[in-house]
Amino acid sequence: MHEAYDVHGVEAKWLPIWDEIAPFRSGRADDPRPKKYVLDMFPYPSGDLHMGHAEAYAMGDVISRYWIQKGFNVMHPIGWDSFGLPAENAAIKRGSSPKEWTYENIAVQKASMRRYACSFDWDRVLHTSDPEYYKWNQWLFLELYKKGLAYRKNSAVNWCPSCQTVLANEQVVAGLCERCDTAVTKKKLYQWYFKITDYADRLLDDMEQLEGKWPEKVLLMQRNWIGRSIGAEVQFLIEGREAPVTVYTTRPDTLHGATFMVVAADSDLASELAAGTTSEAEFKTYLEGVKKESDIDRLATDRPKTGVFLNRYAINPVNGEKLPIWASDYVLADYGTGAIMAVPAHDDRDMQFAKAMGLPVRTVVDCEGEDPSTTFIATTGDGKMINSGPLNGLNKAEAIAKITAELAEKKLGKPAKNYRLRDWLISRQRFWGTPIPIIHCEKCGEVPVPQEQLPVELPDSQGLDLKPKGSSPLGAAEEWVNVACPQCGAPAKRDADTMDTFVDSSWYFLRYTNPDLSTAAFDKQLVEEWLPVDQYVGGVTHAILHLLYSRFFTKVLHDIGMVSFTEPFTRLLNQGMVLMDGSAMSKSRGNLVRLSEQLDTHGVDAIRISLVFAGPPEDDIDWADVSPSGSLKFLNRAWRIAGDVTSAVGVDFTTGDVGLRKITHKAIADISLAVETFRFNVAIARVMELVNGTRKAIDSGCGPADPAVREAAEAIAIALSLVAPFTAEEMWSLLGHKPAVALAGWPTVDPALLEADAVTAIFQVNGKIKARVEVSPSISNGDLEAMALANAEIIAGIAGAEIKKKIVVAPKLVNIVI
RNA sequence: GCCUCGGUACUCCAACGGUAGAGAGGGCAGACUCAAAAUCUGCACAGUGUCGGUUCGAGUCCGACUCGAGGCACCA
Repeated sequence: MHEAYDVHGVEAKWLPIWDEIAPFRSGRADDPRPKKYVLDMFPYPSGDLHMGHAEAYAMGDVISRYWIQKGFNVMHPIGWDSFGLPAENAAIKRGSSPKEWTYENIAVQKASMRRYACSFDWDRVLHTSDPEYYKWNQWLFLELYKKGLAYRKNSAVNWCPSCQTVLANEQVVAGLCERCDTAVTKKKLYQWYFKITDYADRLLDDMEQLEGKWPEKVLLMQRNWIGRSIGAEVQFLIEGREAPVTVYTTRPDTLHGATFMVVAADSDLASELAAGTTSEAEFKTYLEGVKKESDIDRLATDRPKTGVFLNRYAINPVNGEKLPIWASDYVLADYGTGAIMAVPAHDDRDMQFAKAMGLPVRTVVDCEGEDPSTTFIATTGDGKMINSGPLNGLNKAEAIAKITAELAEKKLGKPAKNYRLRDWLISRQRFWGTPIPIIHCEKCGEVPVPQEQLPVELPDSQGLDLKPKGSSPLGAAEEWVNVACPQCGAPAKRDADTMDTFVDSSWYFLRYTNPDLSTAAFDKQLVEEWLPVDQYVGGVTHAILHLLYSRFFTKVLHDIGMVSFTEPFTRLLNQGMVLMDGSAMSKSRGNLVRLSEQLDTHGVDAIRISLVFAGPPEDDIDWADVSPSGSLKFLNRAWRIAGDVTSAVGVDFTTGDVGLRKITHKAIADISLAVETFRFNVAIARVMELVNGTRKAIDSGCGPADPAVREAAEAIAIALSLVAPFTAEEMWSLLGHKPAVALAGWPTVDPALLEADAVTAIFQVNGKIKARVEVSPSISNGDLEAMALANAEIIAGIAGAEIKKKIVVAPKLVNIVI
């Protein structure tokens, strides 16, 4: 009788041995293997690892371990994204320091990762909260500053009243703070920005390189986020104002249909136009109301349009018509020029506004019978131009071309582009982040901290009040904040804000090539050798923020000659989330599944297999549908096979049972393909088949002594090493090999063994299956057709009718059409 | 409102335009056992969300609808 497979014993046995032989070290200079860089998104250290981490790292590990087996020198590093608000909030709550909390959690997570046995290279670890790391954040900031890509401006920013800090556009989700779900408000503040909009076109156009290599969904989300719109700027003269007002429109063809103009209520232009008119008081009241609106209010659907007539008029440049100017909150101050020409007939929002204010509607595009001026439903499609003077009769594209050219000629307009993307606001009024390396001097203004003074280290949080209060806690660190101006020596103050932690993660993948380098952010030579990342693995939650910022940084670094490539991540795999009973796990929902408990109960390998086998990697997993005990049962079956093998190490496989050998080689080929196409669940199913086939061969086939059984068992061990490292190593050892199975090498497939002895051909009449026949895989079309025509079922199916067509696809099918 | 992705047994999921079922969970029955667990063997359960089209042939391609998930959301 077999003894039971001792899951935890096996774990305890192999971990120290692996520590000793360190199979995943990738940094040896003389390593002859070709390089590959497999990267998992690094975790935030908020407590222990959870099921989501377990899934992500299991997926990344399959890829990493596969390429190692295929003979690559794989760099598979891990680190911690360890600056951020949760540490600060925890510190406030516990009365301790963010640093202490953070590094404690890192230790906990690191221990869990080691237990989980990922193929991480433990020689390459980084923490973004180490001064040795964030020094280079500061260096990068100053590089961007030198290039004019980091700048300060005073403008309305997203403000989270609960976190008491500003937020990037990307951190506002449906009007709520992504961290705490508080309704975000607007606040006018002087803040630091990175000029990502300068790179909008390249961020958009370079996505062509990623086509087919990144999930289509992510590319689409990035495209939408950048939101390039092509249109024209048109100048309108304003009565009683010297300078014209420029509007941006994507539909210059409808210029003759403009019946009014709208300016953003919160724009400077609106206030200026209202000043001194009889509407001024009304406008001011309206503006007060607009300022109080939260994003939530603004986002409410079916919100009635509101606005104030400013008692001013614009002149339509194409026909000289007087257009009333309104101020409204439905026009955004920070998009385009903050002013629009309103064409209610062909824009739904303008139509809503016209209806609410009783403004005229003039149809200028004939859209097949539907007339907006009578239906009061805007039409946005194509059609023949009407009521448009010289444009009449043209279609949309022709009209746009003609009017744009005319406006340009008369210097009344020009083609223009706009982006939904805004500059990246990076200042944060919090403590636990990278200090911004700028000193403010009354005489010299903004003065960059000289490079030799970097890093600007965070002071001890001891004695500082970290509670959110709207300004950085660093401002109160007297000794830290007060310095001499590096330029004139006069008393000056450090910038007390810290950087958005997304700055940290926008370049960390470069640092792994030498995380301990003290003379530069990264070693250019090593980066050229390893980068770009061949395979990036992480959650789709970062589809916009982190990936966009990293792409931006890479392009900036390319432009300053630091890297030769323009895209950081060649391939991207997004794994899904782990749910419980249909919803995200959380303590408050009471559906939290603890990873550590699962590992205790079922063992590391069973949990990893369960997560990988549950479905396609991109799909969410409902843990309620998963059976870790079933996975353990499978591992047991696999393990027993290794114990059953009685042939010696090194036996000649080619003398083994051909039937089993074919199963084995087909399995290896299928598993390779499945892994390379990210169908890990299918890969495991194929291993299961191989285990089942081998079991049968041992029990009722060629028997345990046959060399083919050893070949199969070794293939199982190697295949399992991608996802169940402990079981695989134990099998490998039972089979008489030395560790590590991770470096055993992927078995070579013999193409001759992939040919099946016989295949089932199907005979159809009019696409209906009439018969199935075993045939040779190399049968010719002619022979197969003859067989079919001689087949009794087929003859009966045809029943003497005239044969119109014969489709023959040897060796699979014959279809007779009558 | 706009855009994207997806609906296959009781459940999770496989199927180069060519036999719908690879794999697993769950269920039932049997073997082994004093019994249970483990193990082994066997069985049942769907015709692919709906309608239409293309094709010799459609789960697969196209169109519409429907349901579900996600993204964007007054971006002119």
